[in-house]
Amino acid sequence: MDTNEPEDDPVKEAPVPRRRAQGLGRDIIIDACLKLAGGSDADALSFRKIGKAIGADPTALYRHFADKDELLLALADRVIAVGMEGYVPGPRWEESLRDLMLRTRASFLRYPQVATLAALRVTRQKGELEFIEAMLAALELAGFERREAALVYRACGDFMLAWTGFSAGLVLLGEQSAQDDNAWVRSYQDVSEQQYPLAVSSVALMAGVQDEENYRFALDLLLGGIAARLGN
Amino acid sequence: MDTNEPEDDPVKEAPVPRRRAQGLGRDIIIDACLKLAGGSDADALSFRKIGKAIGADPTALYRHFADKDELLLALADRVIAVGMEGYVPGPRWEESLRDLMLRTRASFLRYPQVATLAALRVTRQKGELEFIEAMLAALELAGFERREAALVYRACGDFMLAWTGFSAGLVLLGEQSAQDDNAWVRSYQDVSEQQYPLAVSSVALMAGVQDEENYRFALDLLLGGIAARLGN
DNA sequence: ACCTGAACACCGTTCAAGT
DNA sequence: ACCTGAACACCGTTCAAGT
Repeated sequence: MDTNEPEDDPVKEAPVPRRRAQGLGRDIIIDACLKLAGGSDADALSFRKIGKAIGADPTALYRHFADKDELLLALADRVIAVGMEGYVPGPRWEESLRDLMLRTRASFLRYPQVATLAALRVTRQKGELEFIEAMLAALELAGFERREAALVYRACGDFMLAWTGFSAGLVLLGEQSAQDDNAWVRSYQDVSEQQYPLAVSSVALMAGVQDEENYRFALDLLLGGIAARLGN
Repeated sequence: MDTNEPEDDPVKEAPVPRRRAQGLGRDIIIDACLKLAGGSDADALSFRKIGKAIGADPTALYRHFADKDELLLALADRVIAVGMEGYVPGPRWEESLRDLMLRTRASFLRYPQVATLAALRVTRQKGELEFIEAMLAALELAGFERREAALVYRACGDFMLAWTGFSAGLVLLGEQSAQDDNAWVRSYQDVSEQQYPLAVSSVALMAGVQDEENYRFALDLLLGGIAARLGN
């Protein structure tokens, strides 16, 4: 618990803002980073660029975070926490699960640099705790007992995180290197139709699927599988 | 180019291996890269390290690949192709889908550096074509018509690729930065049980789930959802 | 106590030069 | 025709030095 940890000392040593006029602090840095992220610059979160953004030497960051990894975890947790704002569990567990797995993804995709770098990490902080608690509550409502709920949570959580990291990578790739759908279709014009009849005849259909609708489609399949599992 | 070979050869200008004694060529480079990948070195695939491995200057690679991206796509396609070796479609479509989504993942995870860097790319080459053709054949066998099959293919393919990239990232993170399960459990000892009762009481269960079983569990949920979709 | 700035060991990539 | 090696513009990180 690195965020707002309750201090043991009774007197509560004051923050001593003496040198805090232009001083930093974790939250100021996190705010600046999230302002930097979101653009199309794939490595907007380098220490040198962050340093420029906060008007301090890049290495000043080491005064507040042990290393880049710790900074990224803090960013990821804040992104999750922001995504949880305004969440209210509904009466139907499927809707709650779906809501949680869409809103957290959406929040990450607003900061794709954070998503690519930290989506595979467990932050073990406030935002993640709220997300987990809400997911488990929905699964309990669905009728899963504890062990089963833990399994399903892991499947859903990692499904969402993995796919979101994947999507963020696509966003940051951008137009680069002919990743676009047209290039996919075009490159299949030289492919032997005898050898790969299904692939060739379906390439336009496959390429036409956008990532966001694809995620929602897969998510609904997954939720359908969970519901089916409850059935028996 | 005068060679030692008989001249004026009218038929099929020979490959002329004159300067090919230590010469390179794409396949030699790809073989060397796959030998380099697989270890625990997260950036084993830097141009400098590849250059050392093939006994050539790092920049010699630019003679055979336009840039690193093109090299990675070639590597990824080879990894997919290797994964497809020995695949035979079975009579049951669910089993074929499952097989394809396990063997391709397994092949990628043998070369985690390739998986993290290229799992989100469409290679548009031989290995990927074989994979797509086999997947679509299984879905046709299941009874999906073309448009539906394309949708389900995209969901399954990206599910597998996204999660595999995620898993490869975990592998390369390794023991680093306390990503391990024990750290997760330990860090929850300070968490308020009143505020997050479900999360705290389930952390050991959640942390105990290994990535590979988690993937298989989610995969079965997904396949279950696909089967349910066919039902109506 | 906090920040600076040079330095270190790395990246991918370019380009004039070698043979 | 193919390869080399210095150079460029970047990384994250360390550490002695400033105030």
